[in-house]
Amino acid sequence: MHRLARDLAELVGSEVSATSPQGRFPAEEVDGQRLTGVDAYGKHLLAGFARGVSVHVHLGMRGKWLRFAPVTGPGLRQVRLRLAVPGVAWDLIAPSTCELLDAAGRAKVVGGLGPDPLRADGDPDEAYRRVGAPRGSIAAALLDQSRIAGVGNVFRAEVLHGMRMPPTRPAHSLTVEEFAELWARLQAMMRQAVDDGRIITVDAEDRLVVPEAESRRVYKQGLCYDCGTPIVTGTIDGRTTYACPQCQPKWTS
DNA sequence: ACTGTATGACAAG
DNA sequence: TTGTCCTACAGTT
Repeated sequence: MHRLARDLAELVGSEVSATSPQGRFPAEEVDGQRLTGVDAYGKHLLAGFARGVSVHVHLGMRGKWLRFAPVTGPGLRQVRLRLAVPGVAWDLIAPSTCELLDAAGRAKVVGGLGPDPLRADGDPDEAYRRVGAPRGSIAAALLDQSRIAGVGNVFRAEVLHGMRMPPTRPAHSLTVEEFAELWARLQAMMRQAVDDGRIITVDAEDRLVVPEAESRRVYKQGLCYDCGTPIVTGTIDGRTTYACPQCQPKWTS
């Protein structure tokens, strides 16, 4: 989402045409207004317009933005929102959320999120307090957006593997030092992903040509990238976890 | 043509 | 914990 915010920033400062070919978004409310900024907070995108209204987008698991330059035609029927300037169009497809928000609504979205490792204002001490709350596993805590914002199932699996920490490790058992390393690893991993435009955690000569199926060390892998041990999958709070039993041995207090 | 699954989040039970 | 959103794709029939 931070990568998208960066790319969508090419529209900032312009009077943007907004349409909803699909008809499920009141595009006329912002059509023709100047886009003042595009910001990412965790997995949320907020596009601010001149009159103080923001478009709030969450992609969920299926949403995507498609960029057309030059513009080859009107948006397809399933396009929820098209933001366009002469020569460039961005089409939003299948988002889980696309809504108009006033300043209060915007504050509510941002206020409901924990610190974001990719933001300058993301406070690791606050994240440690929230993630280390005395209940549940570190795996569950990492996906809780109100504790730390932006981490999804891929980053969770990959960062815990990098930490040599099993998903079942109690969140409250992490030391300050361990959390500091976790935060630093997340920052590095997520910044790299913003750079790459995708999540690649394996070593690669040419990051452009890494096949999707081989781009991670444990997530959706059969064997551990580091040691070759068969990856073990499980479920925590309804989400699949991936871990290497060799690299991430069971934690014993 | 059909089935199963998914980088997410929420409400209902 | 399950169902839902109701898209996309890989794998199977």
